[in-house]
Amino acid sequence: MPKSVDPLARQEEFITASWNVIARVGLAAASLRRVAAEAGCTTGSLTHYFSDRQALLTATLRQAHFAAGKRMKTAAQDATTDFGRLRAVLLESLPLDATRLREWKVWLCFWGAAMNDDQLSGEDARRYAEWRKLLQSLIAPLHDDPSEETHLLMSMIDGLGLQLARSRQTGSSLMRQQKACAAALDAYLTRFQH
Amino acid sequence: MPKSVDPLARQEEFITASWNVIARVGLAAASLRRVAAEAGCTTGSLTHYFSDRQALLTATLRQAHFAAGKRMKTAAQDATTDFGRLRAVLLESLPLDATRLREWKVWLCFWGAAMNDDQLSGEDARRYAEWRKLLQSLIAPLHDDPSEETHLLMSMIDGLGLQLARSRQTGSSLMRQQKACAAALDAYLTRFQH
DNA sequence: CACCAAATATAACATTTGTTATATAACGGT
DNA sequence: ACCGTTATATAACAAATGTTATATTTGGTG
Repeated sequence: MPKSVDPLARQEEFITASWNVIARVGLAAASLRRVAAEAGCTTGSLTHYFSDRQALLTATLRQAHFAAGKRMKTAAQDATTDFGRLRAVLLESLPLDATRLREWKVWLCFWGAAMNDDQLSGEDARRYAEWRKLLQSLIAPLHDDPSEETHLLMSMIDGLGLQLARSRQTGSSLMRQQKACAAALDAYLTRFQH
Repeated sequence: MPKSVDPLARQEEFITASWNVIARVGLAAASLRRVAAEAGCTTGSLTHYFSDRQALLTATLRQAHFAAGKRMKTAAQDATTDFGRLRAVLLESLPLDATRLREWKVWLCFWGAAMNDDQLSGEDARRYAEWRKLLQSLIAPLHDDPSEETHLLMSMIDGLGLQLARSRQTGSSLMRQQKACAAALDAYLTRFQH
């Protein structure tokens, strides 16, 4: 009887449209009209699947977190040794290519917005706890006091990623900076192994 | 002939008003009207001292950077040993009390906005370079390869500060987290000394 | 084919915003 | 006491936005 559309797939279309708009013009300028235009339709369709702008943005952040989490887990599976697993996940988490750099930049926008939005802040906190859990499970077989090591390592990753996300470099000098961050991580990990 | 007002002092009034508004309602909601109201006047006066909203925000960020930089330098002066100087500056840079936590949260808002604003991004980059220079000068007497150590240490500070800024904890559990960050820094510094 | 519900489009509305222009008030010098 | 300049207030405007309500299209089903 009704028109046949997969609502979940349609939602995901809008979510990726939202993601692309945010990456291009920022979170503040990501209006419903712009997102709808990016998705190739009007706001009528958009509001049919998301009650609010906030609902759309929260869903966008959640989806990004989900995708990143999945990537982390596959990165962990590909490695063989305990240390290799940890290193693979850490390298996967850094913004070492264009896609992940874009991802970090969008996250940075969301973090700023989360300062005054309980929904975004909650979504962020949930993701942060998951990320810590994963990391701690990878560190556990390598260290006696995994709790503090996880704390330090997470901070290091956040700091390195933040530096790249905030960087204004482009092209080859950006690539150099990315390589320097990967090298810095390895330097830290060397020290990490005692 | 004219009315006697110190323009620079007046600008600073608006800047602190802007700062307070951003801290309270976020950068996106920091409209000219709200800032003017916070300063106890109307937009007419505000636009008399700042041509644009962008000019106001950029000045606000610059002023915050300047104040933080000054704080760092006085923190450095109070210490006696090389290591003590470094440690004092690092501790001063972390959001270990309410004021600095608020500062970090506002910075986080600005970083998000800087993703799509060249002026803010430029101001941010300038401040970042200064901060690196200061840190490197403090590390130089302590380490053979100050460049990489500075890189790692800056990332660690950014990561620790970011964690506290994003935290939703309040009251005593926030204080615990702040103490944990200070302790983590010391743990890192211990390892840092070889 | 005709019908009906879901999907989409269109339109309207009240707010808010940055910006600009204009009017008023305040104060120092003559 | 008056005048001119600066500071501040008021007002107006167009643009954009989130939200809501109302058409209109679409496609499967009886």
